[in-house]
Amino acid sequence: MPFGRRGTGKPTINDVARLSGVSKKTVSRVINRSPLLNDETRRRVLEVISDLGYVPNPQARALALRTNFLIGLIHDNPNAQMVLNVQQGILEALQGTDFEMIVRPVDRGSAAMLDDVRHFLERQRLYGVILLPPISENDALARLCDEVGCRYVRMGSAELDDPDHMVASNDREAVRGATAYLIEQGHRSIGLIAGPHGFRSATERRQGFEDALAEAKIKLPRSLIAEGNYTFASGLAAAEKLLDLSPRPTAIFASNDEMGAAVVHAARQRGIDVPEQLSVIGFDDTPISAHIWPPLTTVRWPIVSMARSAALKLLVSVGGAEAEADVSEPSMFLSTLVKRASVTPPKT
Amino acid sequence: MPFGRRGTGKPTINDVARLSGVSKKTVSRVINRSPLLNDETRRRVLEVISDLGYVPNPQARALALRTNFLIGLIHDNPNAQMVLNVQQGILEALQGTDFEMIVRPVDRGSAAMLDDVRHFLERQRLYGVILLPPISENDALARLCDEVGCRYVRMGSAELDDPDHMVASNDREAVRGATAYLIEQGHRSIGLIAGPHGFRSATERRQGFEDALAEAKIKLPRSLIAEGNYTFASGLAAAEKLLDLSPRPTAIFASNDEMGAAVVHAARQRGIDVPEQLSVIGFDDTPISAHIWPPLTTVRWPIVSMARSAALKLLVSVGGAEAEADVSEPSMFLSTLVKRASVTPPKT
DNA sequence: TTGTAGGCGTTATCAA
DNA sequence: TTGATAACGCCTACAA
Repeated sequence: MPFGRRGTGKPTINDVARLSGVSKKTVSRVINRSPLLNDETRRRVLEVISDLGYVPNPQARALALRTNFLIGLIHDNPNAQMVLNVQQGILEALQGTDFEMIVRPVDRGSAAMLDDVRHFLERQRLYGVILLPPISENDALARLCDEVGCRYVRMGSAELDDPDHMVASNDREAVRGATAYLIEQGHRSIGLIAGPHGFRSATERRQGFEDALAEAKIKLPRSLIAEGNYTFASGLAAAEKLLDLSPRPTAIFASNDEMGAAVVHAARQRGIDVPEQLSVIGFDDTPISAHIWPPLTTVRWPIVSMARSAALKLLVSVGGAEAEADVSEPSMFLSTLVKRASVTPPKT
Repeated sequence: MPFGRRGTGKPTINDVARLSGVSKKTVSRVINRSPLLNDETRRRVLEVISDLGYVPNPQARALALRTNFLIGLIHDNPNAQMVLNVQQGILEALQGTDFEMIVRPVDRGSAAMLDDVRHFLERQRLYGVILLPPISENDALARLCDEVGCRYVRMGSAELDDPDHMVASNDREAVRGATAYLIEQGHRSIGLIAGPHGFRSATERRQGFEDALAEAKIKLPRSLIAEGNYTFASGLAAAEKLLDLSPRPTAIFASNDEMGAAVVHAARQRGIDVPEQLSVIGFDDTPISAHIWPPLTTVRWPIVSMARSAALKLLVSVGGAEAEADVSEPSMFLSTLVKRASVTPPKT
């Protein structure tokens, strides 16, 4: 009779202990890979565990350890595709571990946001959380995680924190390169659709854009800068503003693909051919950039890898610990330019 | 001194019991809204709870109740936008409850899939799960949920289960309507890009398409049917096949927006104007349908509402129970045609 | 290297 | 209507 009570339940640590003739604690040590354990004992216990198909109960562990085996994803819905890519990366990292992913959208803007998150973290006792931009840029949020004793990793477009708590891309440099490419092609009048005020990514990308123009000694009239909020609709409005200019810019850099797609859309709407009469570059390399016509030149943001890395940073020190200490996860990722049909030299 | 031990911890049920001069069990009754409770006692306990800011510990509850306060989303990544919309719907339903959402992608195709899911459900002891298509169409999976005692709701394109375990849309009828619209416009040679073999949604949509043609007594040569797997790339290949036909169809119905966008893309690539020379209809009303040029006529699938409803079905009977018994969630949702610029009467 | 006793914070049983 | 006591399944101290 392998099980303690009713046949309904799955085997517990007690069953394992009894059948292998050791104490619960010893079984616990095996489960948690305690170093001080007789090899023979360990082997015997592992055998019983395998025979029984025993799996430790996560709820009980959570209660005893005061921490759940869950990784949280906290975000403020920056962009659908991005959230999904991040989830994919996290799940790849969690694959094969005991961890699961729990998703928690929050409302930046809401005054109660910090309290909500604190409440959430204190209640759920997550093992760690991953913070997505733009909310990851909020320092108070990071401090909050520290306060409640929850590991965290922030994702962002620039160095936001120390390497253990951050995974970033080099947006500024990437956009500088993309803009330089437009200049190389011969463009001199280049419009910018900036991201929303207050977003670090928006600032970084804008600075990269300005860096490139400054290097080429091209001056940038304010009229060539329009602001969007990373949505298609806002990109449309910004694009219309730029396309109404006279003379019209021969190229536009949009701070993300949604807005880049909107530029193409707006151009077509008023009979402006892309790329013959207007070159366009986006940012993110989301599916839409490859699916519209013409396919959009864009900056590939290695978001899936970043998310995977962020999750791995959280998990380091889980099983046995020191082994992976020196194989530390990178905290800086490079974005690269993806050249597609939406850019050509200007025709004038 | 409100707390039992170290100041580090949050108040527990013991603190509440002591301060309100009742037993733990009574406090527990208050928390769980037990009906047999003296009003005065309840009031006093609630007051202490509120004063202390006491919140029950979910880990302890999970252990004692043998069920977590988590709703799982199990999917096989049918489509990025869809997964995200579903998450949004679920989270809307969970808003303000004690429940959180946990996301679990699985690998249909993998022989170990069912075992994986069983393992997952048995370990995590979820309160309930929501199954997304196409994996929701797998009856063995539904039976599995029953076996391990986990509530479930399946989402799909047709009635897959009894109303308590299902939320469905009427794809067949919706596609019949969309196709009839093409016929009304004068189209007689209409191509179909079907969904992948073995998907219920693919079958339903195809049948709706055939229903409309049959009603109008238009016969459908096999050459006008191409099959894709709901991805942009597969849509491209299917579109090329149809556009190479001679005579070329004057309209194409694609079984989802990704493939519809691919039709537009392929047409542009070979200089075929949409909608002047080719009308296109998609399905889903995902963002891309509105963002490409021309905007795609499509079928709006109320996926967010469906997901919200699915989650609510799971939660029914949680707090107090009977109250909401008659306000039962709908299990059938209607899709509607969204007319945009990608359809015009044929020019010949 | 291993075991014993007790705790984690809640709910269930059953008697009062 | 309420309370004492024992689960739930695991882990930490401390002792051996």
